[in-house]
Formats: sequence, structure tokens, C-alpha cells
Amino acid sequence: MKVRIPDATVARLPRYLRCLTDMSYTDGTCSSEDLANAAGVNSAQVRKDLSFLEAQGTRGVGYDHEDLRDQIRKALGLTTIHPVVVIGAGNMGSALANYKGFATWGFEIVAILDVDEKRIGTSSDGLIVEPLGRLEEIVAEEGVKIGVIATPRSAAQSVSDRLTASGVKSILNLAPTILKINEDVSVRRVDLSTELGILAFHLQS
Amino acid sequence: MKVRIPDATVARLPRYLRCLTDMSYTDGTCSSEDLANAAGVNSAQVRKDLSFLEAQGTRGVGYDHEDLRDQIRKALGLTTIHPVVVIGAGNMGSALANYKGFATWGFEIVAILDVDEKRIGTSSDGLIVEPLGRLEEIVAEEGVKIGVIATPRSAAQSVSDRLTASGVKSILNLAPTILKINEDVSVRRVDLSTELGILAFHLQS
DNA sequence: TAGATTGTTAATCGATTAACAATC
DNA sequence: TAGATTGTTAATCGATTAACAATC
Repeated sequence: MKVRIPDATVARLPRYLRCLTDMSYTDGTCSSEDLANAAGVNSAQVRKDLSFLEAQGTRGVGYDHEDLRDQIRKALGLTTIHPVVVIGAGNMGSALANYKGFATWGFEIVAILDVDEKRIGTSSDGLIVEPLGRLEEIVAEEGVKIGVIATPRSAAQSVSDRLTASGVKSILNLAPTILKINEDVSVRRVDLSTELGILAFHLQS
Repeated sequence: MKVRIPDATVARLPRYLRCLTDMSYTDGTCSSEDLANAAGVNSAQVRKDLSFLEAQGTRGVGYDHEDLRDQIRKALGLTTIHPVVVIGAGNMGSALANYKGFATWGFEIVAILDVDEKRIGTSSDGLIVEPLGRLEEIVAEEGVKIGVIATPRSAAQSVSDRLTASGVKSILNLAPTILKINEDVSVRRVDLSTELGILAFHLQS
């Protein structure tokens, strides 16, 4: 990459990757116009975004489909396997554990933890639900840097504290609460109420 | 509201609402500094955002906690009940159906639909899973304006087409694909691979 | 009055996009 | 060469935030 990739661009790169996959041809070229249409953004935006990558298009032709995917993966750091731990084996946690799509992005769910005795020992997609007590041990053993919080709201903060204390550097928070967390940890929050709230706003106008 | 509320502000309003709820005192006041700390944003940001609302703070004192929540709800259009239909009764759909928190935001899941015979007729939080065939009927009967797509990738586009044809104006897409959709429909997409991809990027630097 | 906090301005910063020379 | 598309510039647009007068 030439310079630091802007946040807005980083946020769009996975979308481009998704679109390139949806296009599902692995050879041939793809123009910025094609990708812009698929992703629902401006084509100048696409070219600008891709200019931060090492990907090179060919004037008059477009971008090599396969090369582009590789370069996006490389920019996002998806060239190595990332072990991920999921806390909470409820519906949300199970949805994650069962989702095959992560593998192609380089994420491997190495464990799914819960406090509920009734869930511990059950299997979710070949993964046995383990007791929450093993969190620190698993994070250390597997070198986990990414944790997903899929617990009820009440447990989220304490789980977050334990994850960061164990050395986890990135957290995906699916619990409907705002975590208090050290600045050197990246957090992404997915809150379906928030999303519905934004949709409700747009219904008005 | 004085003028059109900027997108960035709209996206933060649900977060403020969440924080105010987390604070959990229903009387008393809350300063922009308090709310900024809870939400992890700048206090000038908070004041600017709130200036688009009818909420009035009191100089030297702060904002009335209860009034602020009401005004945010009002601005987002959360003062009436919004019927919501969920398509797909897998783990993700069930997580939605089981989540009690929607009710306090004014969302009521009126139906959960699936094509899978094995799921139809089963109960998810008091809601019987109904056949996908009833989609149009239910949307019309209940006056549904918001649909949630929690199907596999392969079914998402066709479900989206049917929802919009039935008059649904807002879609929350949880399927890992980008929908082709008319511009007059608002779409929010939640893609956990995207979120993990962004986290992976931040692990690098 | 003194202390606190809002509401708003204006400066800054970052993101978007039209336009077009470069070039395949 | 003619047509197509990139890569980049520069203009514009929108978002953020420091600063401070207003005022409770």
C-alpha cells in the first residue's frame, strides 16, 4: 500500500471482496464500473479505493478479477488464518459457529464458550461448547487475537475485560451494550436494534 | 427537528439511546460530557447531534435524561409500533425472534417465515414459524414496512424482491450478499465476515 | 456571583466525485 | 488508430471538533 488506507476505504474493501465473489468468475477482468454497480458505489470511488492497494488495473481493460481479490485479501490481512473465539452459545453464537463462509475469509473459530451447563458439551458444527472458565487458557494456547461476544448484555463487559486481559486485540461485540474498553483494542459493534432504528428513521421521510 | 438530520447523526442516535438506557436512571440530568464518555464520542459531537433534536438542554445543568430519550425516540420515529417480518428461521432468525429488546424500541416481530418443512409449525419465542408462501399475505395484513432477511445467501435476492413488491420499504439484510434493490427502499446490511475483515485489518497496524 | 454546561461558530479534517490526461 | 478504462487531480461536500459567548 502506498499510504495508510483510509477508514472509509477499509470498510468498503470487504464489500468489494463479497461482490467479486458473487460475480463468481475466477478469470477475466472486471472494470471499476462493473464493481461499482455490484457494490452500489461510485466508480471513481472504486478506483480511488483500489489505488491504495497494490492491485494494478490495465487502462482500457480493467482489473484482473483474481488478482484484485488477492490484493484486497492481502490489504485486509486475510492471507493468514485468524483463530477466533466465540463467547456465548445461544442462537447468535451458534449462527456464527455454523456459518461456513468465515473459512474462505481466513477465520477459524477455534472454540465456542458458554457458562450454561446445559449448553456445555453440546456440539455446534463439530465444535464442542466449552466452559467459559477455559477462556484464558484457549486464548493463550491458540494465539487468539479476535474474540466475538455473543452473550447476553449482562455478561458482555466482564467477558470483554477477560478477553482483553488475555491479549485479545480485536472484539466483535454482538451484545446490545457499549463496552468500556482500552483504546488499543479495536471494537466493532453489531446491534440489530440500532440497525432497525436507522431503518425506522428512513421510513419517515 | 430544525433541519434535515445528517446521516452520521442518525447513525449515532440509537447509540445514545442505548447509552441512556445503560445509565438506567430515569430521572435527573445527563451532561453532554457524560453521554460522550458512555458513547465513546466527542462531547461537542454529542451537543451538535442533539441540536438537531427538539431536546433542549439547560446551560450549566445538562439534558433531562427522560426527555432526551423521548426526543431521540421521536426523531427516529420510534413512537409508534413497527411491525417487522423475519424471513428465515435458522439460528440468526431465531436469535432475532428471541431477542426481547426490540419491544422497548417499538419493533414487533409479527411473523417468522421459512421454506423448510421441518421448521414450519415450530415455535420460536411464542411465534409459530410460518411457510414462506404467506409472505405477501402477512405483509399486507399487518401493514409491514420493515423486513429482515435471515436466509442463506442463495435465497436472499428473491426474498428481497418479494418483500419490496409487497410494499416493504426498509430491509435489514443479514445474508452475506449485496442485494440489487430499488433506490426507494432503504437497506441496511449486517455482514459478520465484513466486520471480522475490518478487525483483521486493524490487527496489522 | 461563581461554577458549570449548553448551543453555535468557524476552522479543520476527511470523504466523495466529476473530469480528464494517460495509456492499454 | 479508435474505443475503453485506469489513475489522479482538484473541486466539492459533509463530518468533526476546539473554542467560547450565552446563560442557567
